[in-house]
Amino acid sequence: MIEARGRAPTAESEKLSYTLMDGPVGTLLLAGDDRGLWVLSFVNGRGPSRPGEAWRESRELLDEAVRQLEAYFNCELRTFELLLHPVGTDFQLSVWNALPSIPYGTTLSYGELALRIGKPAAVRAVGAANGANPLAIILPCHRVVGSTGKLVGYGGGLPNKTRLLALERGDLFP
Amino acid sequence: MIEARGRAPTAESEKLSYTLMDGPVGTLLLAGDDRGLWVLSFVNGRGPSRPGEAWRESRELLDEAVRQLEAYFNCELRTFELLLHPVGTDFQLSVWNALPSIPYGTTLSYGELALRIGKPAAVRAVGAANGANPLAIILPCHRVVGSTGKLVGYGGGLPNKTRLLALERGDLFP
DNA sequence: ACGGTGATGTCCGAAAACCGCCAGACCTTC
DNA sequence: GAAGGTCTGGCGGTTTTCGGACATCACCGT
Repeated sequence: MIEARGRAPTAESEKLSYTLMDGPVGTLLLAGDDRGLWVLSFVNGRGPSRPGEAWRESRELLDEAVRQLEAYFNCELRTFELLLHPVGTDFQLSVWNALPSIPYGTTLSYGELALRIGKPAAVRAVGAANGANPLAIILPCHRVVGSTGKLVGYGGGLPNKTRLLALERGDLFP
Repeated sequence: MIEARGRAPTAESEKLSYTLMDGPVGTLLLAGDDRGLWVLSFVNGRGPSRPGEAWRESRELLDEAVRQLEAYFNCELRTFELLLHPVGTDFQLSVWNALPSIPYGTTLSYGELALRIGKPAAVRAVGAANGANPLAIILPCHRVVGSTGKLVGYGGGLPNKTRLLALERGDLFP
């Protein structure tokens, strides 16, 4: 007798630890394992707002991430030092890879970002990859804005994008 | 810096032990781990004819399978007793699951097999699932023939299907 | 006897739709 | 005029959809 078994495992069906944390931009969902942080998303946003089926609650491996996020929200930390494990296509990884090179407190347009990864014409694709960013805040997709400087979109909601940029500009947090 | 990493891991990219064995139907490729036997395919057939990237040669876990196959080819064994680990969809598993119920030396039509798994209309699908059988010989898909009794197709080549059925009928092996 | 037809699950390729864009052209409005 | 709106077409990667092809078979018409 042969028992049925799982199909091709997807990223979201991995066995990860997860935890929730409240902060000035609402509740955040963190998930990861010893390979690094896989997910950081807004519970009220577009990303995965619920833990995967095979995840189990545990802050064990996520303590350091939580600590650094709190420091970030307190304006005491500008650059994250964490083991990361985002899952995506080669193109998406190349985009996400370029995000940390945007300095704290500054912004870049989607077009400039496209240029920076060597695909000047792939502007819309860069936008889409930004939207698929699995590690909000830590991979600072909120620093990417329209070519006119207008905030165009954000998985965690535009108000949160505004808050994050205000925080980084040193404006008093509302 | 984020390194690219593999996409959704497929069954064939697991870390398995594999070995090759020669027999009266050509060279066979066996692969498995402590969960059971994953692959038994004809090297000159349609299935995976080359070991996967992450496989390593080792007969350690496959000894018993090799032994039973040799006994089968010598007409000394009619029913395999092995830990099996075929990977497939629910439908495919239900088909493969039904194969061992076809007695040694007999045949069944695709239609009857479809009936037996409770999907009388899924006749062509049963054929396709048969073609995807990852454990040739052990899951005896060679005992499934057309409704007219004609041998219709076989991953290891029709001549081998003929040989296996002749072997089971007790005919002298050519 | 022979040929067409419809049903089924899976895979695979092609095609289309979808976007967190942007420049340029063309309007307003002060 | 200049800043600031709106429309348009084209861009590239990803996702979704769709249509065949299959290890078939019974049925129905010629």
